[in-house]
Amino acid sequence: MGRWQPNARGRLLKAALELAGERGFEQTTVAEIAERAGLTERTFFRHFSDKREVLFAGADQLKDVIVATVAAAPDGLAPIEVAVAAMEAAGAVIQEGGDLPRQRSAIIAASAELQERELIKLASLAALLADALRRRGVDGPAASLTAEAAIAVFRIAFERWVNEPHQQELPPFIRESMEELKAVTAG
Amino acid sequence: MGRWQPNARGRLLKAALELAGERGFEQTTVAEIAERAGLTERTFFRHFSDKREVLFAGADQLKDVIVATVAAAPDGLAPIEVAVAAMEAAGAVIQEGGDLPRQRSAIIAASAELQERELIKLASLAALLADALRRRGVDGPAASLTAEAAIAVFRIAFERWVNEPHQQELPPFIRESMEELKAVTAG
DNA sequence: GCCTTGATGTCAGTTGCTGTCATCAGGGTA
DNA sequence: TACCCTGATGACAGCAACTGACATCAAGGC
Repeated sequence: MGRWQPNARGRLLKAALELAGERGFEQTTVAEIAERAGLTERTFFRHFSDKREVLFAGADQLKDVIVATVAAAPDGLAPIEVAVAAMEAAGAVIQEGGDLPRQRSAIIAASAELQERELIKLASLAALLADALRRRGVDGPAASLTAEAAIAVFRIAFERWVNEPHQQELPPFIRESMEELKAVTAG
Repeated sequence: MGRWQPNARGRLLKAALELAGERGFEQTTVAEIAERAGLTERTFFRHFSDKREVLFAGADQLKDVIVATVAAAPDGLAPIEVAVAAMEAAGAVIQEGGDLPRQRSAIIAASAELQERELIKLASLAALLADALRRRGVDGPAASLTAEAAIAVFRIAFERWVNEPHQQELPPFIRESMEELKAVTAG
């Protein structure tokens, strides 16, 4: 057995979710999170670059899914369809998290600074998606617009899904929002 | 003549722009900004709720323009057209700032924390725009999607405009990006 | 001439975050 | 067995963002 308890990151995440859920993220200090995890503040910052990052630990996984989905899309599929397929794939991964996405979402919705972090994470996903589309030969500005539109669709679909009382599938919400965007931009 | 020099806010903004332009926003302390403006750190925080806000002081003006443009749009105009008209009106206001928008944009582009703040400001504009559309009878989710799409169009148009060497008009960039979004979502 | 008001200064304190050095179990090597 | 070496952690000092509480003092009204 090691000198330290295993899974320090996971314990820090668990402690952060608990405390932020109980009294709010901004009313929770890093020292408190670390203490509940049986660690020190300094160790928290060795695992997460700043206080907010603890709630965005799994974001790298989404990047991989998006890139892989775009790369695997059949040639000739319209860029917007490729992009929305990537969002559906990301949505499928997210809903595998069980209660965690909804729990995280509630905590983020209650904190302005966490919303800022969420937005920049989504913006970086949009940039990633735009790059992936350009690699398929999509024109620069069109790739950016397609990616931003797809992320907007995802955002609104996720928000609707989170507020659904029952455990439903996320991808259909994305598909539905996409159709709605098409209808709206055709007007 | 008053006890204090006039226009404390303006002096703080000027000092912040100068220092952030010289050595970067994060390498500039609030105490330094205040000192250059002939004030103290505490007074800075009386004028701006946090360090970053000094660069987003004029945002309220955009809100008014957006709301007014939506309210003044003729009945029967398609929601997406109303939204893009609001973006064009906002763009017209922005370009009245002369060099300032480009200067601000360069500083923001060099700082991750400022980008976060910019994104949440744009998100709040999107929410505002969506509300204004709902007041015209647009369906809830459709209003959100329309607003998000319009903001995405604005973002990309602004980015393209900023990188243009010559002083050109901003609204045509918005119109052009809108047409491109329509083309892309029709695919 | 007094009093209220509002913008500012002063100062102490909390919290996020960083740099630096110490600690100590496990694993490899002589 | 004895010796390092590594990697995760702790301890501690320090900076900068922000806040609360109280003091100051010119301007303007009474």
